[in-house]
Amino acid sequence: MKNRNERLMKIRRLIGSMNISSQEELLKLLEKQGYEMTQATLSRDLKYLKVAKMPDNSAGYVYILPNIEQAVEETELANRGLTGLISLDFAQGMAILRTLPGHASSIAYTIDGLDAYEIAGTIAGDDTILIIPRDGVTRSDLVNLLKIRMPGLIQESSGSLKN
Amino acid sequence: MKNRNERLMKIRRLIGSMNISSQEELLKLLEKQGYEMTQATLSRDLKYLKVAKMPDNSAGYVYILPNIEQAVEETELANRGLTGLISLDFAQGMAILRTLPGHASSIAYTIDGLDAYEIAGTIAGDDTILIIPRDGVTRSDLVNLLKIRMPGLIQESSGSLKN
DNA sequence: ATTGTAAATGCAAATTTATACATTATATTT
DNA sequence: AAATATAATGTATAAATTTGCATTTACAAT
Repeated sequence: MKNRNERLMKIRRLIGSMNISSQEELLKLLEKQGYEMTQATLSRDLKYLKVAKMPDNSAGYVYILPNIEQAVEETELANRGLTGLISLDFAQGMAILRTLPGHASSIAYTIDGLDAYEIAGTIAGDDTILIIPRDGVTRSDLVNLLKIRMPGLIQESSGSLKN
Repeated sequence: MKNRNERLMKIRRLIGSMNISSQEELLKLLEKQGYEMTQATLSRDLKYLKVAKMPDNSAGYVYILPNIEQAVEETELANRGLTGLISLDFAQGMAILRTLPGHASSIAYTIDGLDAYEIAGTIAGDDTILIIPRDGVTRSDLVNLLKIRMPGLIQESSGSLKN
């Protein structure tokens, strides 16, 4: 359609420039600008534009334009692949594993099952596992162990810092 | 309410870790985790958490957590969920918080909500929270962080505190 | 011009989400 | 403890949004 792109741009501008909280409301604005359409089409337009609806203190709910937040969220999600493991960090000489909600204890159980000397013990919360290495076991010892015994699980490590 | 904070935390984590595209779907996940509630309450929770629903290529629509507005919400977070804190101690380079029975997870949730670099992770039991600082973060770094970000939590930088 | 094809749209129904109101639980004050 | 105020929740319903299907429009290829 000839007008579609123009309409999509108009929708973006409207959403970007004011607080709009329902499709009906937006529809009326568009009508005033000379665009005739139904709410169903608007729903599809918003989907196409990836416009999100978000709770807002003042207005109840407002439409917001997509931005980097979304990309961040999605890549973050994409990284969470296997068996519920999300990330691996090291701090205080220990390893901290983040998992999907509820997955911590089962993964910790698997790790316990390795029966590795290097690991003195594990503690699992709901989505976090703490691995406590034996005294004298270094971080790289632990990484090596996990690399060998649980291939594919290691992708990331923490940065160091002083504050 | 007793379970509310914990539930909010669970909701946040579920949304952050997987693609959820309707409240019904989320509701079922929560039920599996032992939370009984109606869709109406969930709708209110999502509004409170400022969770947005956004079109997504793969899943149709997905809920996403607020990011930038979080700064605003952080203060909000910091101002709630602090009741029940009993003491703060340091050992083995880590902080150990004692709370009233059952309060650990909600307070840990608040701390997680700070999303502070200094904190590598937390693990909450029933009445104990372990805060694992990142390497290089000193005890006073941690105390300062908590003083600034969670005013009212810390009265004195040593040993226990009153509440 | 006619035919074929894909995109765009409307309509109506289904689905999903929000909320008014009543009730219950929790906290605060006296 | 009792009374009062606040906050949280469920129920039922309204409001808002999405979608299957049919129809129309735009456009390309005969």
